Amino acid sequence: MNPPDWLPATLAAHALETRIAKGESLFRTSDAVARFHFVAAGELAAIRAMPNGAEAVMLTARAGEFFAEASLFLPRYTCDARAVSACRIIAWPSETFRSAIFAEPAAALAFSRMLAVNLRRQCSRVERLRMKNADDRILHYLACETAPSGWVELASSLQEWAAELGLEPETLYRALSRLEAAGTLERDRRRLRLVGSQVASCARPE
Amino acid sequence: MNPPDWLPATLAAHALETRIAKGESLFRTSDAVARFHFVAAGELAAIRAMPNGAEAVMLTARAGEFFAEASLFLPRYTCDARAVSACRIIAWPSETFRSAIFAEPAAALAFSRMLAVNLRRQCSRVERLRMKNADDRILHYLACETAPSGWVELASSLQEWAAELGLEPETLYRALSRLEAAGTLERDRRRLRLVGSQVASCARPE
DNA sequence: CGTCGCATTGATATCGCTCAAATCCGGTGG
DNA sequence: CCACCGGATTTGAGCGATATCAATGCGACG
Repeated sequence: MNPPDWLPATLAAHALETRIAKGESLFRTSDAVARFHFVAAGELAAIRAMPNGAEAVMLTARAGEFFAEASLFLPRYTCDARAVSACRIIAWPSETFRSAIFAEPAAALAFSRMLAVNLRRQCSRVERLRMKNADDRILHYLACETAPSGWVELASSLQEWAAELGLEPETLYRALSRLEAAGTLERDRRRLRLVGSQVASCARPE
Repeated sequence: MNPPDWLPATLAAHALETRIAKGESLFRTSDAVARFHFVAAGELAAIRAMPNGAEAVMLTARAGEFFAEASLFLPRYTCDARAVSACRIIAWPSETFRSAIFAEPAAALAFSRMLAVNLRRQCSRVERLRMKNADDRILHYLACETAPSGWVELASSLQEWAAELGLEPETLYRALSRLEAAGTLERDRRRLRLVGSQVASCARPE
């Protein structure tokens, strides 16, 4: 997975490639921010140590995503970066990347657009995960992801979808059969469709 | 709550103020995007209608936030904007706002920084809401929000904090007393502190 | 003083998690 | 082509955590 094509051409000369093994760290809390990172392969997590010794995952980036965009605007890291799986990382010196991006309005706009689109996605996830029951989360996901055709084609396994929804796989399987039996949705393999004229189960009466 | 001071001065002349009552709509799905909005007061939600007639909240913006940043880059709205509470909205013509922001590198940078910071916050929320039990969500929140002093000062009521955590207020009250009794945290009113050297309850063994 | 909203505690129901077992499915090698 | 294997999917049973309903205390405010 390569960096987006809207990056200023001048950046290519400054790109640095790194590979890190699963569990290894790319940087640690309080390190000065030296580079801006793109995850070309694998999955990278930002992990914060808590006063009581526990660890909390702050965010993760998967292949094709920038990692910790906010670090581009901060002097020091406030968490560790650790590989969830073996990673291939492409990095640029932070200041070089920032200057290059904001010197070229088209690139600045594309970068902002990417941030805005990611932000919208995360907002939807938050709203979805706030819902307390499995059915509502499923219906919310379908509402967000349904193509104009009316169908949703799952890119991954049901297992991974369950993780995305904050559910255990068994819970998802059961909820899907229940919704199908109730006539709320139709399913064929990994294709799903909400059936119209059903009673709203996810509505907020207020 | 006023728009950020890093907005290009030229935008002030184009600002339009609107007030809408609770439940009223600012725009609707498939409307052409004409303006970019800032919530000066109140709370505004983006709501998507689902094929089955139910509604799903996609995102919300509160006083002091821009609303639906991604709309700045899209031709049409894909959801309705509805006031959760009475709102005062400041808006600029989309194209005017976009040109002004990206014509001035400092403003483009500030805008991107804001998006990146918001994105990081939402990522943390997602990770937190993915956790299955109340204690872990509370500890995760404290890990994210603890000031250098070691204390967290809650800005709002416990009720609102419960909503932020995706819990019912009663659950939060109970979990807090439990954690306090266990010596994991100290609490005084709305000031909270994690106590060190406690057994990790939120750790991911893996 | 009365009211209202927040905080707290109790009792109960419900839903999702967990452990377990069976089945399905795609890929592999004989 | 078929037997076999590992992972995903499905279904079952039971438990535990959270939501829900209810009652009370408490503090701010008019």
